[in-house]
Amino acid sequence: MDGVTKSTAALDGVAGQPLTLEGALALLRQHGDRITSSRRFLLEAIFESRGHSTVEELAARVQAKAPDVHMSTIYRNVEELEKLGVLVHSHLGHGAATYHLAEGAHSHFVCEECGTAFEAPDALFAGLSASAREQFGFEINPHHFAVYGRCKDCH
Amino acid sequence: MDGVTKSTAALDGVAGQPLTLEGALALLRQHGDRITSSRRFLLEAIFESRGHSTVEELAARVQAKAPDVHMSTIYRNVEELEKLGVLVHSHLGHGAATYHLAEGAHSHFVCEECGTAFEAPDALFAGLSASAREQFGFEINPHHFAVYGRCKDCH
DNA sequence: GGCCAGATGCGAAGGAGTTGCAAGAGCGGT
DNA sequence: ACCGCTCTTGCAACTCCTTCGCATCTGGCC
Repeated sequence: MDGVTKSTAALDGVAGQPLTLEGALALLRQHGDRITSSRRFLLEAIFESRGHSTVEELAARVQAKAPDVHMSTIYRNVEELEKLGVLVHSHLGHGAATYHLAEGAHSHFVCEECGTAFEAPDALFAGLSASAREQFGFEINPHHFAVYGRCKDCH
Repeated sequence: MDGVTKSTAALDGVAGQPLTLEGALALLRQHGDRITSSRRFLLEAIFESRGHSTVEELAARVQAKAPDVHMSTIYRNVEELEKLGVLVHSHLGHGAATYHLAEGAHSHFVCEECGTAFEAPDALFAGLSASAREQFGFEINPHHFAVYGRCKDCH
């Protein structure tokens, strides 16, 4: 559906540099989207909290500065930012999705016992990735859904 | 119904041999649970439809025979059957969970574009499984959540 | 047949996310 | 500085999947 798979290319006019708040705003502008204060606050919230945040957490941060920003606005904006390639979300379990900057994308292991989530190096998925591709023509995206299991403390 | 080639006593389910409807009923009884008609119908539905079924699909089958069986009863019973080790459920995406017999447990690939889900041989996960264990003491369970990606038709 | 814990039907509640709509606000043009 | 077009927002209502509370019913042991 998107011919814009390399959507971040534009901001990398500064060539491969980490995305900044200004860069994200530029991306929005350049895409014909408007720079509203909700968007600015949302981006601030995201850049402040490098790591995973649920929509609820982001909303809390945004609302600390602009109490009237509604959840649905946050939802609509994370969606937009995801289309632009600024954010990605992943599902760590049964609860709400978590969002983080696209450039820090990574996989997760989640313990089905204690719920602890931790990052899993992409390298671990190389083998699975290769055989899925060879045997099924299936290109795995290990980031979107976490891999469940039991952590060393919950055996 | 597939050939019950082996001579099977009623309690087979206990030992991890192919589970029959009777075996499942025996398991229930033996666990102090009562054999109600909803449970019987539910088990019939599950054994009839070898494969994945959502709670809704199971409910439809059950209700074809006993219209008054309520969704909440199905939910409570799949939960019970899962505790007994008869069923497992997995999440194939954002929608409802799917249930199937525990003994046929397997992993899934789900295309994030077209939604198609297909079974993934456990062998593909051997490498990931080993390195997760070695490097993190994490024992993956690839069955519970599907692995997302793009199928060969959606590249 | 009777008793009682366990199971059921029903509706209501819950969490997460989406949507329709009218009012509000960027921003390019003048 | 001002217009106006269009994109955004706030809000409430709604969806989907699942769980709960509770009064009623019933399976299975005596």
